[in-house]
Amino acid sequence: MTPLKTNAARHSLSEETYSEIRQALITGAFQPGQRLSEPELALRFRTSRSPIREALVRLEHEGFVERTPNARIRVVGLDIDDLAQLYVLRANVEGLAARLAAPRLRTIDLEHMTGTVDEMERCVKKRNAAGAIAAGQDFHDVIMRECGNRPLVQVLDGLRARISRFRALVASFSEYDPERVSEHRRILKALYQRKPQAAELEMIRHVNRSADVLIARLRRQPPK
Amino acid sequence: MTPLKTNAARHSLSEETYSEIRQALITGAFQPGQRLSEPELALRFRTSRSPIREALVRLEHEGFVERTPNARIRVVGLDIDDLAQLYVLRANVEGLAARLAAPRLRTIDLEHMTGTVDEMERCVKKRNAAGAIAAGQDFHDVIMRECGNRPLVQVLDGLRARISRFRALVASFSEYDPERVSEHRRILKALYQRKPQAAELEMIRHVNRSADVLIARLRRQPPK
DNA sequence: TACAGACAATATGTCGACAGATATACGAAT
DNA sequence: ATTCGTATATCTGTCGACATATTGTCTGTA
Repeated sequence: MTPLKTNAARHSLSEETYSEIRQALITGAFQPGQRLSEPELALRFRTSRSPIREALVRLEHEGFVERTPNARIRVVGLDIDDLAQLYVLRANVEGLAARLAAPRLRTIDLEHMTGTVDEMERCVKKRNAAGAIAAGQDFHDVIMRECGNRPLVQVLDGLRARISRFRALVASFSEYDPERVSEHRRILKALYQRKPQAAELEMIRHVNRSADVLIARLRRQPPK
Repeated sequence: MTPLKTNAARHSLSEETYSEIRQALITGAFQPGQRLSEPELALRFRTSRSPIREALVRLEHEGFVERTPNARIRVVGLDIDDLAQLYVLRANVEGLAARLAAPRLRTIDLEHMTGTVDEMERCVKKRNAAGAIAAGQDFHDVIMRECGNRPLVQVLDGLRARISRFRALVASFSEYDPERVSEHRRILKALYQRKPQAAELEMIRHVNRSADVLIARLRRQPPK
């Protein structure tokens, strides 16, 4: 047997395999609809079934995998209607996050966000989709983190992760659209002016636009 | 050993113990801050640690229990600031639920909801707090179920459950306040008129009022 | 060739066991 | 009596084992 990792490791095997499987689900390494088996996963991640099992319980709860009528595990399929529902909820919740963050964001946060928007603009000009996406996530991360509402963070984080799975389906991405950049600027402007209502409104609009673009894109190029 | 329950049971031991522990947490049978140990729970629920473990993983994710720095399990404490955060998020999300449900509710749903409000009014007159609370939950259940957004249902259900734990702290309850009844009537009116915006607004107001009342009550009679 | 049924392979749910780590209890020394 | 150090008890994380259920395959027959 392997030298038995000590359980004092800050992150247990459970945690690690959870993160890794989650990442594989988000990036699409595990395909939608794919069957997963515990022994197989245990083999792949060099553990026994116990940590795998706990990871799967969490992932099921988060909506990444589901159990078939006969208890088998399957990667949740990517249905466009589900995506629409996720976005409806996200728009509302992230709008709230922006409203809550407006009076709380420090100057350093706002400056950092300005940087992300500038970076995004540069990436768009250079047709660097990956960079634009990363900058956009950074922008949204700041608002989420600084909204000061822990339950909200947990919910929003889960929603964004689930939506990311759909993004992974389309290779070249809509973030090319310069319109996304101006939307970020409008949100940022409202935050600078400490106008919670305006920030919320602009955020809702922005998320809804992103939803429209991604959904339209997926309808043109249906999942598989 | 016991006759080993077949795993064809529609609900596994994991599911059952999960539900039971969750209920115990909501009702306060397991006190806030209390330490829980897996062997102890296994004994109490007549299982091995495996089902207990899976139940705890889920409950941790839902914010009912937490792990101390040294991996021990503890029932999450009831902090009023946390309650306020939960309510802020709930108001927004349940407002959205009302907006989404407005065009979808069938006549039978609306009639049922009218019944719950009438029942609530009767209970208030008779000082029957438990009945009033049950009727109120029924009312909110309908809106949640019929909003047609699955991720929202999951989120809202979790938020309501977590908030219920705080309610369990105060014996005689604010649902006595006839104002709660009129708020429900206003929401219902907006739904009857198929006015999503109005339904959302009234719902948000209602949830915020409920929050104010419960929080004020808890501040007067601080948790333990 | 198509189909039905038996058999083998494999999956999940649950259990007990063990190692390492932490908390607790207890006794000794001041 | 109090405090410190050690021994004990208990907990968590992980593993392999087993019973039951399901799936897939292979063979025999129409």
